[in-house]
Amino acid sequence: MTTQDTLAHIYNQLSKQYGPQHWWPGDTAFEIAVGAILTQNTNWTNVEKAINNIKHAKALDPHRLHSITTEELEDLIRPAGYYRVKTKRLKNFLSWLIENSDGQLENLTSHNTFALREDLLSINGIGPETADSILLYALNRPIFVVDTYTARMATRHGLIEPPFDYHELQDLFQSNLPQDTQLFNEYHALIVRIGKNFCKPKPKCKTCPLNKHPHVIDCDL
DNA sequence: GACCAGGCACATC
DNA sequence: GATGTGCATGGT
Repeated sequence: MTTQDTLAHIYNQLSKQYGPQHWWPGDTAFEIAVGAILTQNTNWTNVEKAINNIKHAKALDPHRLHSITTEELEDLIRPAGYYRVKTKRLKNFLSWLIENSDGQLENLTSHNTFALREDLLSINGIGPETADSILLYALNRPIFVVDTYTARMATRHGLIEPPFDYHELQDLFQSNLPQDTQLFNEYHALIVRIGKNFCKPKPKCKTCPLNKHPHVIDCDL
């Protein structure tokens, strides 16, 4: 089975079993971008609390969020954890957004995807996964988002041999799948969905060889 | 009470 | 260049 076939097979199986994931949860591009920063190494339910706090404060707006004090913002996003660093990261992003597009992500639609990616990566606190999440889910660019679950899945299916870095893994997916924004959207969402259940070794799972290399498709504990 | 969750930057060697 | 560490809350 070629890499292309394997990636297509995994996607088809996951899609059949779990259906559309309706990602990203969020009503606007701006909300998605804020969520992308807040969810760094953090459970989404905690992020939801933080976003709800921002909404209730009527501050889910680039200029409003930029203008509130550090202490106020820290207080609003506290449930998402790492609230001090994330406040700095949000402020950095907001400064960039206001500087580059008057606070409107929609104003960036004419920008080249890779230039935009480099721009996002230049912001302190925006790394590859956060930048790619914004590009894919807020700006609808055909960029594959890679995370720790993706790394586990790809390794355990023998699709890539460690050590590898973010971009090697990303290239694996982007080179072996159609460059389709909606496909990339669903695929990453499905990997995150399944990652919670299957990607960690489960002691009781008989299907996992040596309980060390559970497969996404086969292991259904 | 330990462990985990949709990373990232920075210090140190 | 590789490896280690701080950041923090809330659910299981």
